[in-house]
Amino acid sequence: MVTEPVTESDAVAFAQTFKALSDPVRLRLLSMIAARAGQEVCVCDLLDAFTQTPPTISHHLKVLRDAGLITGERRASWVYYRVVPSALAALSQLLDASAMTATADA
Amino acid sequence: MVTEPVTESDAVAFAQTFKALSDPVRLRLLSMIAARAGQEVCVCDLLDAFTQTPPTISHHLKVLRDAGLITGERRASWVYYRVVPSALAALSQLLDASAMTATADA
DNA sequence: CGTCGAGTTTGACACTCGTCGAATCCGATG
DNA sequence: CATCGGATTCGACGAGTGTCAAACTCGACG
Repeated sequence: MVTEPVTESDAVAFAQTFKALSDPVRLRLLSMIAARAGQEVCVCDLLDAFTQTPPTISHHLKVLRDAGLITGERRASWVYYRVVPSALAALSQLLDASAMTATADA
Repeated sequence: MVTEPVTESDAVAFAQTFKALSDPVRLRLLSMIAARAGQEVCVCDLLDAFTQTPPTISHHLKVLRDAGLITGERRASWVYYRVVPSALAALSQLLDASAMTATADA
């Protein structure tokens, strides 16, 4: 069992990704996109679930995109989004490893 | 396989916790505390690893405490911190479930 | 009981972030 | 090519955040 204290540069990278998840709107957006497994989701479908205006939703989608958590593709008049499973898995593993290490005896 | 779109109130709660992880200093603090499995860590041990001043580190520890990610206990002149594994595990499971759901076929 | 050291709280400041309205871009369709 | 609708970008404003210096709290120790 390795007791890894996370390097400073890794911390910066992970923190940026977690920051993308630190907003309720973004968390719900990601969840809604993830919930449609193979299907793709267009922005117009997402808008209905929020009170925020289109520019705000678009801003949040951009934050998620810049964080590498989702990808967007334009087809015809609509933009479709998908999640990047590996990105979520990486975060999950970091938290799980920390939880395990902390639980283990000295 | 349940395709869960996460309720709005859950999103608020999770977002608050992720916000606590959205700073490199806090991420390293948590990691350093988690790395000392059974042992407890006093603030004086943590301070050496950072350029930030004691008030700043103390502030970050409070954020992690308020988020329920760590607990602190004062003994004699020193305060010792421990992580709360279940809190980390909950976040890990959320991300893992989303990654799995997104990977699964429609 | 006075002092010292570990840690936290307070107050202030620069900076970032979420939000919206207005303007813009980009395909499609007439 | 003019127009329309979906989506994004721009500009601005109020709220929140990270940081530090200074002041404070709490045990311990002489």
